[in-house]
Amino acid sequence: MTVNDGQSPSETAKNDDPMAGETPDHAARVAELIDRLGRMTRELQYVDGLNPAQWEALRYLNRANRYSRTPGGVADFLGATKGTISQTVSALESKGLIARTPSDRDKRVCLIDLTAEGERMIARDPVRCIETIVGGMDDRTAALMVDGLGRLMASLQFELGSKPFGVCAACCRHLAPEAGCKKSEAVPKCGMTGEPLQGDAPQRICVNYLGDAAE
Amino acid sequence: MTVNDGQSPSETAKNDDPMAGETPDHAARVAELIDRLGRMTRELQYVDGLNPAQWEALRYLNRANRYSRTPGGVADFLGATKGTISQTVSALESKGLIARTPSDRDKRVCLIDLTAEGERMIARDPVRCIETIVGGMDDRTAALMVDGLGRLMASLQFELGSKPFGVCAACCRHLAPEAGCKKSEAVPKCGMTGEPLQGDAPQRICVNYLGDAAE
DNA sequence: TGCATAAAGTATCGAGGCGAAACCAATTTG
DNA sequence: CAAATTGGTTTCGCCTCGATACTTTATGCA
Repeated sequence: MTVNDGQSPSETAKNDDPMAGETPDHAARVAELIDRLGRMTRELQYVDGLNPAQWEALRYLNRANRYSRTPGGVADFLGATKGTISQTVSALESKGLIARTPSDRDKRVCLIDLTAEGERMIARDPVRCIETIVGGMDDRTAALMVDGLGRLMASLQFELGSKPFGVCAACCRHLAPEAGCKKSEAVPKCGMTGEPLQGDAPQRICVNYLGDAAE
Repeated sequence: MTVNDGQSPSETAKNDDPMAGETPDHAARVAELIDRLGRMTRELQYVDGLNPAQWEALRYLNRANRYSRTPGGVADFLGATKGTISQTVSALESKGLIARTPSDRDKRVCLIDLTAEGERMIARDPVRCIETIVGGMDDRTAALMVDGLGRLMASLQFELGSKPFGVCAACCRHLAPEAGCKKSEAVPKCGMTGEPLQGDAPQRICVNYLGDAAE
């Protein structure tokens, strides 16, 4: 069957690759899987009249502490520009999923809250299906995945340049004026990336580890 | 690099935390990480004048067997429409990264090959950085990640509906006329998702397990 | 054989996302 | 108190992508 006569250049290219043995090459596999999963996850989120960016913003707003629920917070978190986020937020508002209220502390900022409708929407979050799938796996595997993916994300954030969506940093920065923590002082990295919350002050709670502390 | 080197991420973060007792909920964590990693990976791919879709197409074309390197194959793989892919392919061609040649077997289809330029480009694939990061992890973790992510993807493909980017199926379908394998006969799932190639006929080689078999 | 239908690709159109830049208002800094 | 910063919004234009229509070639059915 001749599938392989006159073979493709990719084959030859692979041969001089030192890692190209029979080994599955987990690293490459993970990279590819991440890539494809990202695509699928993205596609998954075109539902209920929202787009991926809107879902992600909504998700963030649902989990961020009150001082982080601002357009700027979303922008930092999503790594998008303020202008773009302004549109996203407007879209969510016009759909009745969130409500903007001007802050009385700083009249420039506006605080965002999910409406009841928004809560209902987030309850149907399409990425929830990933959760249930993973929930079906044995706990050890899941834990290892959290660990590995977390480290991957931390590295990637670092790689992506000086402004690595600094979620936690941004949150703490926002929280700072009220909580009395200095802007200048170093702030623990995002708990989601696997880094521990070094300062233990609960006031410093940040979106990513908000889940496990009371605000 | 980052500070996260030797430490156990999941547990240490919530020592004095009242809510810490409740399970870390790995599933939710994984879902969130996948989501965010997808976003970052996407962002990562706006480089060298290509966009994510173009990178993914190029990546596919670099790994697909000769019968799968067609616009339709790319469309199936990426889960996009033919029209969209036609544009993507045109873009890649105009950049000199691929070459289209009409098939003499079926004059409707056109075969696609990477040019030397394309090979050079793919060598600088930005998602390669994920590979190197994961390469730095211990092998057991990496293996578990491959396993977990692979299963996740398999489930997700199933979830996404009847036409789950059926990469492998599509490949085999394309390969079929030449290889003499029936369209009707059940085809082993994609090797990338962790499912083994059950029929061992090398003719059935498909993009996703092309890497670990001799073609 | 011939006609109908399906399939591969392409071209065109329009909606929508997103970044850039200009802009406004409020706050901080010197 | 002016100057510089910062949070947010608006406008503009590029670009991606799906939908649709169309062309060409294959296939299937009488």
